[in-house]
Amino acid sequence: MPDDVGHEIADALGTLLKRGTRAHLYGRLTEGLGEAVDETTYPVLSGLARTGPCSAADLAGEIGLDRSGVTRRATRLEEAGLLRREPHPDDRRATLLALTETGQRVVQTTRQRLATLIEASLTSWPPEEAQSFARQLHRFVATGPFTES
Amino acid sequence: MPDDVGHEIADALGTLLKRGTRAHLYGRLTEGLGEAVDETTYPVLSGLARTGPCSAADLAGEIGLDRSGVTRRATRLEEAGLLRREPHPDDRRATLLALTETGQRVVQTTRQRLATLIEASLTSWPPEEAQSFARQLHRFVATGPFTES
DNA sequence: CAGATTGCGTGCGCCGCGCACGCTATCCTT
DNA sequence: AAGGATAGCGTGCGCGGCGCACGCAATCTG
Repeated sequence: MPDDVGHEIADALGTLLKRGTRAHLYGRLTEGLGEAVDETTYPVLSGLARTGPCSAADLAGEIGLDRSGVTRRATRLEEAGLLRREPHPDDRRATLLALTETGQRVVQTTRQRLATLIEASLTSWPPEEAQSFARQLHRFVATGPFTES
Repeated sequence: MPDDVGHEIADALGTLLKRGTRAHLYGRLTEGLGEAVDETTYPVLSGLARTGPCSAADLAGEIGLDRSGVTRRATRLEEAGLLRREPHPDDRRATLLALTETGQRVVQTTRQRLATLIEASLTSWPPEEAQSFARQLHRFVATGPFTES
């Protein structure tokens, strides 16, 4: 492998992981979706859509946040009607966090917005090149030094 | 272009931009390089290496941070001997931030560490595939919805 | 049935960050 | 040439997010 491949990818990751890009991007995705949906509550919605109904502790591990933070954000989203707390059927201590219908629609909207943004920046790419790039990026992220612990 | 390309890239970006990955990665890169070098001061060093000697305000724009934050981090790095404040030759108001020899070595170390980490996760890739992926990633990041403003 | 454990919500303290002020040096206008 | 306007810098201050730890309720265990 050429020696500058690592450095070239490093540069790209540098601008990608640059401070503010996450807030900037998530801000665009959640724009106009209500007061409760912003760049801080978005990971809760998105993660909950991935995992399905689960406890706050599990969701905390999923999105890399403390359990207390998830609880607070979940409360905000619950008041906005995007998320529902339902008692665990078998354990009356536990409460499951689950998306409401509206919550699922919001997640779907943000996901579609992100996909549209991405595809918009790939319009000039040859289709099969975009396809292979998507697969390679997916694989790279999965096997890279990013999946912590 | 297939419809799921955007969604596949979106998933990858999700895990990449996940909260904590930056701190985790930068923490690994700066491990054992002294008290002053951590995931918060790393962008200052790295950005200063990119731009060359410049003012705190310019560097702030470069790394997406407020001018005051850059000043504080610069002070920490200056006390550690990694960074030097030198008066602007033409304007006696301005102070230029510049890396010292040690600072440049530290940046070089972290950059090499990152490149090594990346290349380590690409060992099983065919060389020309890694090469094309690097170029595509670079292009994607440059033209994507990440370069704010 | 009583102590230990687990899950949850919340009060508290810490720290990063942006805003705004004061100070000094430079520019501009007359 | 001189004084007001402006730019650059450092710093005090307040806000907000986040992790820790406590208290309470429910469950497990011997």
